[in-house]
Amino acid sequence: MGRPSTLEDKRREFLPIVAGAFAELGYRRLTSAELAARCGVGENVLYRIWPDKHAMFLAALEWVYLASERTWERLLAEPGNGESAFLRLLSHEARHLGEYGLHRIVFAGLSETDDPRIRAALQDLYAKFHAFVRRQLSAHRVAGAPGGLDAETAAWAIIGLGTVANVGRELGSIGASRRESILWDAGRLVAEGRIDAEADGPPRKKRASAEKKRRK
Amino acid sequence: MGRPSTLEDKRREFLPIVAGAFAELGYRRLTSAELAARCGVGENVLYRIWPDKHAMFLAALEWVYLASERTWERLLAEPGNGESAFLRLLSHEARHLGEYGLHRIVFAGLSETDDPRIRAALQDLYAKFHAFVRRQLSAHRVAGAPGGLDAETAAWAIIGLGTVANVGRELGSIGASRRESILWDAGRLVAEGRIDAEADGPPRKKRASAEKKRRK
DNA sequence: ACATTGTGGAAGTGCTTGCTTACATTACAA
DNA sequence: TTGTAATGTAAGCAAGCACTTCCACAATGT
Repeated sequence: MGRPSTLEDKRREFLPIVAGAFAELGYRRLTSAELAARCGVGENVLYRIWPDKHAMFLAALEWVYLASERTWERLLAEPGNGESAFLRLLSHEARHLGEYGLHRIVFAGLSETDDPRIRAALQDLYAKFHAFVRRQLSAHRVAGAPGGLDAETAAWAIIGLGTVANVGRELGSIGASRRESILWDAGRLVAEGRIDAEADGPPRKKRASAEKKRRK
Repeated sequence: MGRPSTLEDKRREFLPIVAGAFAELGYRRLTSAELAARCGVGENVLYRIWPDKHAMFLAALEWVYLASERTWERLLAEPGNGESAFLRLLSHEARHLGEYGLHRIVFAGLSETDDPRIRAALQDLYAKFHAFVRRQLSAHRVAGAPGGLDAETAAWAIIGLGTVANVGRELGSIGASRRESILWDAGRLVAEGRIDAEADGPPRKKRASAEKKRRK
């Protein structure tokens, strides 16, 4: 009886928009009016889907992490022509950094760490992120790579490298080639525990013509 | 003629309070009323010193960086018993991380990057921070250390290590010993380009009793 | 004394913002 | 058709905010 609810459809439809908006503006600066406008509906519609703004942010946080992870998983599933999955991931991130705005949302959240829900969500996100990196790192090492640092530490260190690279890009303080060096050179060093003199750059895709990527 | 102004004195008196408040609450959550209360004056007094809230934040940003730098300079001036200044700095940071809330203010600022003044201030801050680390790193290397990564990259990488360590501490996701490992083990690896098997921890001050530090 | 200039407290102002309400409309089941 | 429940629009509300104004008072120079 009555009209069937479409809220679940809308939630799925709006999530990427919501996540993008939070990533772009941060928590405080994104108003519910602006968010509703971006979704093309009235504010009350959003409030029918989520109880309050915090919930919208949490949903965005979760979504953006899952989106990133999905990208990585897809990347790892690709046929790795000789290279370890870990190195492929590293070289990918060295070039396409933070496509989904993960770090931006995280930074926004870090200014709201007094809210226990947001705090818990961030802890969870970092735990999953760290576990993911660590898992890839271990697999990489088992596959024959040396490995100097203890894996737990190395995984955190690699997350740190990604973070500076993102901040540096955001501020325009670190150029593309430098970012690549930070992720690839320092990343391999941290992962493998030594400098590999022979290879001096992340392996490019076949044709170097794929340079012009979408940069919004 | 008239009463002599004490605004400059007040500015100096309030700066640490202002910086601490921004570090604790972030930009948006710190209201002018709260800030005035912490300084023990009315809001209008603050607005006589700085034209608006942005200016207060910028002043805090600058102050907190200078305070950090002063600490480091003092540390470097200490008699280095054999150890390079760089390693002393690293081991110090491995234990007393972000005492002045530098990273917290930076994160708060990163959510306001649309404001050109704040953006410029952050760029400047990072540039100075990076230059400082790089300078210490170069001095360390000249002093006989090997050095694998190019210094520019290594300096950014070290800043990245400090950043994760701070975030991890903030969220309670990374314990003290792990943070130490991230800064000291990974830090040395990045700085020197190889694992040093013999030393497996930052040199402690004489007595290990100095463990119980103020943790607010 | 007196004019002048700075000081601190409290109340006020206009705007923004998260969130709600009211309502006319639409899509379904019976 | 008819009853029911979900929908989109627009307006509204109370709280919070950055920032200002007002004013009695306290230091100074002459």
